[in-house]
Amino acid sequence: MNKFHEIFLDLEKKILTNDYPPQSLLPSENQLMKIYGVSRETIRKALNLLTNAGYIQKKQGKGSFVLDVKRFDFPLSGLTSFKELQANQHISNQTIVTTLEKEFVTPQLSQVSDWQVGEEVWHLIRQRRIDGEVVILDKDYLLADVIPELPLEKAEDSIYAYFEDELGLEIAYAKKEIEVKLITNEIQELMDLRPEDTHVIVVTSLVFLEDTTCFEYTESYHRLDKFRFVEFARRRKI
Amino acid sequence: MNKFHEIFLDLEKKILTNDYPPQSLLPSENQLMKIYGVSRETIRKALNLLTNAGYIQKKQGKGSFVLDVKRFDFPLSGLTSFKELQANQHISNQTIVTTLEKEFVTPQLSQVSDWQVGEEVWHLIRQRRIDGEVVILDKDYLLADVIPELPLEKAEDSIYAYFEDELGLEIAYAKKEIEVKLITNEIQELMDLRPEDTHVIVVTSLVFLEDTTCFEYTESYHRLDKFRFVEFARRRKI
DNA sequence: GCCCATTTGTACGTATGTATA
DNA sequence: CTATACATACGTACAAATGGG
Repeated sequence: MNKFHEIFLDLEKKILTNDYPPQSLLPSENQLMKIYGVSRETIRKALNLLTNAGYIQKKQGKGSFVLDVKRFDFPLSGLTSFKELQANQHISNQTIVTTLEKEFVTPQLSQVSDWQVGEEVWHLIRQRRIDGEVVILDKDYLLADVIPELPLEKAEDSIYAYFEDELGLEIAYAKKEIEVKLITNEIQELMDLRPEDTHVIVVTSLVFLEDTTCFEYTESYHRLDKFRFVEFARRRKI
Repeated sequence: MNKFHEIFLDLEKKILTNDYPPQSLLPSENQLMKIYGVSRETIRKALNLLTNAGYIQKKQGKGSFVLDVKRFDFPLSGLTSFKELQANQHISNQTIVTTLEKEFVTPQLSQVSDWQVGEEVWHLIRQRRIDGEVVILDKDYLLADVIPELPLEKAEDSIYAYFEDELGLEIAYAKKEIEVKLITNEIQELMDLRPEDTHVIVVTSLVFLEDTTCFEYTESYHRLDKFRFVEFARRRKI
């Protein structure tokens, strides 16, 4: 691994274990150079990662303040998937695959995904049970050209771990959209909704590889009372 | 302004005006060095800004691909405020201030904001009319220690422009949370809700300055049918 | 399969500017 | 005013991926 990434992970660990507690200052860039035996640029790259992740706030002439990261415990932002989410939380949960089949791209799907009509895609529907209730429903379409095989046991686990670790895909970025929509019959049947539920949250995602090909289109349906989205955002200077 | 930031703005403009159309490659870093007469590090900093903003995708050995930015037309992410949002859109809209007064921090507010009970804050409530209907309601609390004066005409315009351009505040980052909540009587009275509306989206934000002081706590209420949140997210490597 | 030019990624060194205390 | 700390900028070198011959 890179030096700057290793230093990032080390500093992250020390912040999380309170070796560098909130409100304190990290060692200066000069001191960190000596501590890790690297150049200043390498230190600054590591500090940039910490800054973007919301761990520190730098101030010219003063130093790098450690931010309070405990109040920010649910990082859905930054392309984290459901399975990775669970690892951080302590929720009893279960994934049930209700559909896993190859289909052809329809005109409707082509419009939202930019895939050619007739291309082969995997169609995957998964119920996400949390504490016994289906409160999330994930509908995925995956380009078969990129994902030739999609075994059931992988679909029940994390498809992202399968794509990255076993298929060697490099997932680069995603475009996400959050909206509220009326419940359809299909959703009604597949989710454990309450009588008073008339709407669901829909998180639509297009996910792209490093070569800018879109390989995944997802609609993730969330019951209103179970949805929460937390984001750390830096002010982009205009 | 910085060189790398100016180069970023110039490249951004050229991407938006299709001088560098989607799917094409930017000039190589070496070529850009010659074009702008700067060092490679400066070019790379500008390209990093483009990468983070979702304009390009770099690939080692190949170059920097221009991404299709048109399909991504509503950048609410990254701490953009309502007023800045409007500028990009072509929506008839209006802001009505219904409350603007100094108060003291209550224990409830203290819990969510980390402000001391009894500190002075501005309490600001604004109705956001879009096409004549109040579909967004913003409840702001602003630390009076940081914002000594808050004139009505500034509150009706963009408070962020007032803070940054006139007060010289440096807004650094924010923690945001999106949830769905039941409608309260207060919300019912201040928003133009439909008979079938039982819930609203609540976007809660804590906004921080460069010195890590929290100066703003906001609850933004959105009518379900008018809410949309779009995000560009890069995969953070684990 | 291999070499080679091109392109981006990482890393180091140095110098100067600017903000803070 | 000075020492310290971060910000910007330039230069250099080598590694790694890509694509053409």
